[in-house]
Amino acid sequence: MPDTTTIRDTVRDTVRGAGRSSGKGAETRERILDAALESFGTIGYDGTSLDDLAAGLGIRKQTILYHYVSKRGLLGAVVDRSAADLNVALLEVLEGEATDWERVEALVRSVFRVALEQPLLMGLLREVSRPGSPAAPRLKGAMGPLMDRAQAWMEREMDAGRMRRTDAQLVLISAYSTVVGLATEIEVLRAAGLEPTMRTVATRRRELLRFLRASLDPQR
Amino acid sequence: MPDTTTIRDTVRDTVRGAGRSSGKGAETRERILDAALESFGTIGYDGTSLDDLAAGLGIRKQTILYHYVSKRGLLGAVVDRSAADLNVALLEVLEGEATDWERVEALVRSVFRVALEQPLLMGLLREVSRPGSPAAPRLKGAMGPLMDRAQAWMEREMDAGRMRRTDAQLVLISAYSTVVGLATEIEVLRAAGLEPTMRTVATRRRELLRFLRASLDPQR
DNA sequence: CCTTCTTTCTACCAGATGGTCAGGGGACTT
DNA sequence: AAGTCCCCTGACCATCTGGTAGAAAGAAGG
Repeated sequence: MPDTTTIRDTVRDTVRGAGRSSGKGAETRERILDAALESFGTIGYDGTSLDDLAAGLGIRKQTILYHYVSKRGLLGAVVDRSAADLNVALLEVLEGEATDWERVEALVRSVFRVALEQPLLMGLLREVSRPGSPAAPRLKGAMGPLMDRAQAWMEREMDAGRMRRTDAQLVLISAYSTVVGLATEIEVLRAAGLEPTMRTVATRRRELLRFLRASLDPQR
Repeated sequence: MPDTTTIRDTVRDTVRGAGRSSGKGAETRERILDAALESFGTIGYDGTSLDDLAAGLGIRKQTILYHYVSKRGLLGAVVDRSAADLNVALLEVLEGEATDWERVEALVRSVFRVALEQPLLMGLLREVSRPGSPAAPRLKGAMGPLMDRAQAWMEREMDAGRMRRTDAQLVLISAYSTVVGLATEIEVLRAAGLEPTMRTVATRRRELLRFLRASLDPQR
């Protein structure tokens, strides 16, 4: 599985009927993806059985296997779609007009917005960013290019003196794990019987921004 | 499974031969626990098969089931031992002479020390703090009293005006998820080909302390 | 030598899981 | 009406799973 493989291409490997997006099956495929995201993100990949997944959809397991060739293929498709969602949100910012620190702040806000709107996505990230996860390489393939791009941009900013010189990759990983940690936090909150509020998320975001500012802002 | 059940008691329920700690089996039990902690903490509970676990130890699966009655019993024993490790580290501080903010700082340092020495333990926490995990109630039973104690202490400090008045439980959960997030971060670092250094961990610790200070310190 | 207890193993099982295969029905084309 | 393609399903299967039953091996003690 070469690193140069694009997202679309890998999707085509595991999704029967990619290329045509119309037809009756398209809706089914989406419904399967939704349910799979929910299941993978909560009870995990290993904990998800295709039979249960299908039953929840009023469908037979074979239908799932028809659209996504195997269970791993399904996971791959879920990861790809989720990564694509993130990519859209991030590219919007990256192609915006914000510069320097403003852009960093916009990126963080963008990611947190996605995390709030799709908490399941964070659960999936957590599940999948585990070493030995069947989708770890897949995630790397889907998110890697974006990470590389962000890192390259940061290093350019550093060269231009608009950012403090630090290890860009380290900062990125730190930010990434903070966001993923949100999933844990939200779930722990729920387990403790508290409904997560905007406040807890905002607190985390403020913390992350402070950390980034301390790491990157050239003045202090 | 009543909340008042002590850790020792629940261990006795699931471990054959508790009470005698000598004998040939004691070493085997420990080896099994070590391997199980590693496996649960990395590939997860569902992803762990007793056969593989046993094979890795040069042992038959039935030997595991002899010592720990069931797979869940094994998980319970792992969680209990890990929680006990954490408890020891924390009680040391709680019974120390540090007061007020110093005590908070000492607690954080203590937890991070454990996290560094036993990164697998963090992986287990992450795995187990997932909703629907078979060990979620077990974890709650093992860690809950400590959390309650910490919360009660914080509220006493608040009443005495030595701590700023905030939602103690929320602060605790935030701190907890930060520590657990360390596991994610360390693993992502490894996945990126970087060996986690003291520096990354120290950065996180500093962040957490700053957050706690901002939340709790009465002056500012 | 016999008994008892602990520890480990061989043999086996019922259930669940991911996956294969062949077929059926509907819609659209020719 | 016949062929074709897409979508879905029932029947089936190999494998793996956690778990049970029973026995062998060794140590300890009488």
